[in-house]
This record gives sequence, structure tokens and C-alpha cells, in this order.
Amino acid sequence: MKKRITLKQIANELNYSISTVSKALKNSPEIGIDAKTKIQAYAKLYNYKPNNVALSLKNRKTKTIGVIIPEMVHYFFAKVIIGIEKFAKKKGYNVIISLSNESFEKEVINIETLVDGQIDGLIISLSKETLLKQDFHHIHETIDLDIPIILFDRISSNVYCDKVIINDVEGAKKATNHLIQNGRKSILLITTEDYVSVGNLRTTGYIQALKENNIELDTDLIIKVEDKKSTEEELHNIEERINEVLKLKNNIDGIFAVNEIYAASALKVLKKNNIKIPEEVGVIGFTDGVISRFSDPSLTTVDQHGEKIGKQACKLLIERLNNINNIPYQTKIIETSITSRESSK
Amino acid sequence: MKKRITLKQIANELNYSISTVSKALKNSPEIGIDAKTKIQAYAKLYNYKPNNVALSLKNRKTKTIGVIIPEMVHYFFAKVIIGIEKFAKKKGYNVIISLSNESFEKEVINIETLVDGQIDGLIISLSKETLLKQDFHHIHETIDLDIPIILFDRISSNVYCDKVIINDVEGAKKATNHLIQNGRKSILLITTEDYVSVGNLRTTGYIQALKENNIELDTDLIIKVEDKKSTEEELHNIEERINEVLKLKNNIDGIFAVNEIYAASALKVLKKNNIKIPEEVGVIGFTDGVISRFSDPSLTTVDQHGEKIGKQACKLLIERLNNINNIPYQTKIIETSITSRESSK
DNA sequence: AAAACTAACTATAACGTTGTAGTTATTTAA
DNA sequence: TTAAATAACTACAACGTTATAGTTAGTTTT
Repeated sequence: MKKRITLKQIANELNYSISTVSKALKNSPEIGIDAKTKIQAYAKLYNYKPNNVALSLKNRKTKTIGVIIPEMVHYFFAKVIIGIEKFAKKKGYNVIISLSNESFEKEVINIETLVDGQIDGLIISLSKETLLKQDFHHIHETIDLDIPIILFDRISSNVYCDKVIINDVEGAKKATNHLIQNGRKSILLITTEDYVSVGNLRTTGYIQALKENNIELDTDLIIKVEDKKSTEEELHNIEERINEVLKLKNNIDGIFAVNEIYAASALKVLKKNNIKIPEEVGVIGFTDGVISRFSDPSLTTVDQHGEKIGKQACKLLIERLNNINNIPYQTKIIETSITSRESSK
Repeated sequence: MKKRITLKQIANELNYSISTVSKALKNSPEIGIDAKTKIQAYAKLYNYKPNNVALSLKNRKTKTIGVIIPEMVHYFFAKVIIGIEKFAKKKGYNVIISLSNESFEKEVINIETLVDGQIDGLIISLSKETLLKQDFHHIHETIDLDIPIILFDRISSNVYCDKVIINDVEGAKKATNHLIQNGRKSILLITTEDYVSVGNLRTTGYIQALKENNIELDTDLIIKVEDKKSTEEELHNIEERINEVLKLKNNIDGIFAVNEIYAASALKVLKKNNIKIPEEVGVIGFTDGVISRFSDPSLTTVDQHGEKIGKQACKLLIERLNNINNIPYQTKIIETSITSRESSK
């Protein structure tokens, strides 16, 4: 109906040239005060707003940031997005979100679509499939196109770019130590297969903590879960495996799970076996999400500070956008902290 | 480094005009087979991709859909976004997401930013503050600009546009009936203040179900929560109020909460009071999210089918984009279903 | 062999901006 | 009183694309 007004229309209406109108609205000293007031008043009256698409074309900048995450229904990623969005908006950037759904192919397609002139830069957390395949050509190609990429959380050392991660090893160590300081000695680790970078690092942290406390490593106490999509069925399998180990090793007094889903599964299995938490077995998870907060008992967790990660990633990206090649690549590490709740006393 | 190639560059390189190149790549019959093969080969070699920003300017269409939701950390909204994203991508649209954070002002600003040429249409779930203020000028102005809006979930009858909602009254009725069929008679309702449209409707459904089952309405059994931001503090207040009512009315045998947070709070209070679930009190929530699935006991819920809602909203929007004024406004209703779990037997 | 037609291209304008380089008319300097 | 300077504008090109309207040269038609 009202269709947005353009410079051209203002120019026609007031009998000035388009350039004059453009400059008047930019308060250029080239334009006389008469013309300026008239034009500015008219523009205000008709609520003139420059067309961003035209500006994008002109400036070869879209002022838009693309974000690709593996999943949406995940407290951590949701928090990261909040962090990105807040910071981006503050700096005048918009955020486009795409989901890879843990699929390599979707990740590739998403990047291709976004890179076609839609965005100035990308923030990505790699899909599990990508990490498994170790195929990063799509990332490299994008960087070659001078489109900066920031990787967060699920990263790869085979990609050269800015990164934001948490100190996974340190976080896992903190978690394990937390249980050890509670007097636990036989700690079950529920983690992912090693190709998931964060799972791998958290496993390392667990092992280091044991070593530093002179507790011998028992590989039977490590469950490595092969889950790709976190479906109901896979969750059931996880519970089965926890149950088996629990039966096999009856002296387990602590459980450290590398995410809150695994931790919640552990709680479920423990309760089913009438094992008292935290008296008999202390449990600690990773990621401070809703599940942890609302589980019973509530879960002690390693808080990843997702919002901080998002903010930092966005900050790095915008810095690079303003300074394409002048800064060496950085890896920012966000420290974790333990949120102590009922499950660990 | 490699900077994307343009039609102009291809034209220069192969000594054709820009128009010829453009047409050759579109396989136009106007262009001879020689030129076509040469140009297409060259384009492929240098991985030519049309610049979307230029296309947007030309076509006055961005092929991008904006979505504004009140919160990100919310299973339901996350699911809706998944639905939108999937359908949009399939139809060649991108999705920009903005968060209003339940604030009227942020909602207004977000719309303004997106409307400046970034998007072809909008999908919005209104913020609580907007619903409280009943100020919809920003929505109306956008529609006046011929930018179609689809409202979902948090809607208002004062806005004329396409809408996607669930049958809240019916869903609440189903939930209440579910408890009544279990033999419960004294059912506590934990709902929101009436200005939150969905809370209001669910309250209506609860009241209708009671009436249809000839159970007298006891207004003392309705807790209307005034929560704007779902902070820890507000959550605590909710628990307090549930606890009070539970003490006051010692015959309560069922609880229906209009979202899963309230339901989880109810579980917590019940357990603290050593009340057996579901034997003594049956509990049912609304929204089938992670909290419900991982709570103990797991929560029976009314599933809102968020992904379906997102898909439907996106479908409506794209239909309208292709047909601006030829269709009367529609309101699609997505049916709910009950997911039965431990909390209600 | 002139008129009509066709194949294979090219030029131009437009989408909405903005920066650079003009173009006037008027004022100031020498 | 002529040259130089200035104020206040306008024209033009460009960002990358495409649709419309040309322009050629060569081929039919009669």
C-alpha cells in the first residue's frame, strides 16, 4: 500500500537531483541550508529509510552475519546465539541462522547459500559428521573467498581461522576433581567417541585429573557413546550401557558425563537401581542447561558460559571484518565454572 | 583472495557482452550454441554464482524471511524455528532470526531493522510486553508496507493477518479431561495472567472441562502467575505460591500447568512435601520439551507440535508472498495431542 | 534482386545508493 | 575589470543483474 519512499521520489517531488537529496540527508556541507531543511523535513514526513539491499550492493557489505549450528534444541547453542545476536545488533549487524542438523551435506549447502552475497562473515560450530569425515574443503573455500569464519566449540585444528572454545580439558579436570575432593575414587566417565573434539578433550581432562590424584585409570570405567542424532532410541542405548557398567563395577561412586543428556540418563539409571544420589554416587554433568536445573536431584554441572562464547565469537568476527588481514588468527579460551547442585553434595 | 567472479568479468574475458553472458548462463534460445558452451564452461570453471544482493535489488525480493521470537531458550520456539527453517530452505528462502526478549521496544526495533529491505515477510510470536500494552502499531505499519506478517502462538485478535495457533482451549480441555478421567476432582491450575493470550485460552479450556464434567469451579484453585522474564527469582515465587495453595487446600489431587516450567515447579513442590506422584496428585504440563522428558517423574504433557506450527507459518507466508492480496487472511489451527508419561499414570 | 525474415548477438535502462567530477552563478581578490 | 575562489547544486558511473529494445549480417522468399 504505502510502499517505501526512495531518494528518486523525493528528488522528483521537490525538484532536486537525486544526489542533492542523498547529500542533504547525509547533512553534507555541500548542500545549502534551504534545500537541507526542505528535504530533511520531507524525508521525515514520509519516513524515508535507505534501502539496505542497495547499500549492500554499493558497499559490498551486507552487515549480516551467518551462524551455522548443528542443532537448535540445545541449551548451549541457544545461549551462544543469544550472545551473538546481542553483540551483533549492538554493532549494527543482523544475524542469519542455519542448522546443519549434524549433517556434513547440509553444512556444505548452508555455507554455499549464505556465501552467495548474503553475509559478510560466518560463525560456525561444526557438525559431528564433518568432524568424523575430517573434510573441511567448504570451510577453506569460504576463507579463500575472503569471507572470515569463526569456529566455536566444535572446532578442528586442521582449519586455520579464529576460534572460540572453552577450556574443555580444564573443565573436565575441574569436574573430576570436584568428585575426587568429595572423596570419590571410582569415577565413571560417560563421553563421546574421540572424533568429537570436545568429547575427546573432556576425556583427556578426566584422565589427567585421575593421574594428578594418583588414581589408576580403569578403561572399563569409560563409556564412549556413538551418538549422531540424539534420538530417543540412541538415548535408550546409552542408558543400557550405563546400566551394564554399573552392574559390572559395583564400586562406582562418581559419574562424570560430558553433557547434560548423558548426565540425566545416568541419574535415571541410578534411580532405577535405587542408588542414592549423591550419598552413594555423585554425578556431575557438562553444560548448564534446563535439564540440569530441573532434574531431580538437580545436577551439578560445568557451566560453559555459552552467551559469553557467542559474544566473543561475534566480537572476533566483527574485528576481522574491519581488518581483514592485519591480525593473526586467534583462539580465545573461555573459562568454565562449576555450578554446584544437589547431585554432588 | 579468489574473490567471486561476475558476469562482467566473464564478458570481458571471453569478449562477449554482459547481456550475452547473462543469457547464455540462463540457456536462453537467443544465444548461439558456440557462445553458450564457451560461456557455460568458463562460468563453471571459475565457479560463477550470481550475486544475491544484486538479484534482490533487481527483483525487489530478498528471498529471506524474518522471524521474531520472544526467547530462544525455549523448546517450543526452538522447534518452531526448525520447522520454519526446513520449509523455507526447501522453497529457496533464508531465515533471519531476531529475539525480542519479551520486550516491546526490542520487538519494534527488530521489525524496523528487518523491514529495511532485508526481508520479504515476517513470522512473529508477540512478546509478553506487547500483549500487555496492546500496542500493535509496528505490526500494522509493516503490513501497510505490503510486507506480509504471520503471527503464531502469541497472537492478538486486534491484528488482521494470517495466523497459526494451536487449539489452546481444546488442548487445555484435553489436559483437564485427562486428569478427570483418572478420577481427579480437585485440580489446581497454574496459569499466566490473562493478557498472555495463550494462558488466557488455556484457563478457558480448564474451566470448560470442569463445567462439562459437572465439577464446580473453585477460583482458589487457580494460580495466575505474573512472570515476565522467567528469572530464577520469579521461579522461586511461583514455587512459593504453589506451596501456599497446596497447604490451604489439602484435597488437591491433580495439577494442570500451562507450560513445562510451571509443571516442573509443581513437581518440585510436591516432592518437597512428600506427596506421591501420580498416586496422590497427577500432574500434566503444556509443551512437550526436554524438561518434561527428563524430569522425575517424567511429565505428561500437551504436545504443541512446534515444528508443524513453524512449517505451517512458513507455508502461509510463502503463499502470501506469491499472491499478495488475493487470499483472505487465514488462521490455521494445529491440533494438540497428549503425550502420556509417568506424572499422570 | 529487392523485401522480409531470422539468428546471434549488443546497448540501454533499471533496481536504490553514493562518491567523484563536473557545472553553474555569484562573490571575492588583485 | 578580469581572474580566481566559492557556494550550491547536478551528472555520471558504479555495485551486479536482467528484461526490453535495438543492431547487425546472413538467409529466405518471391
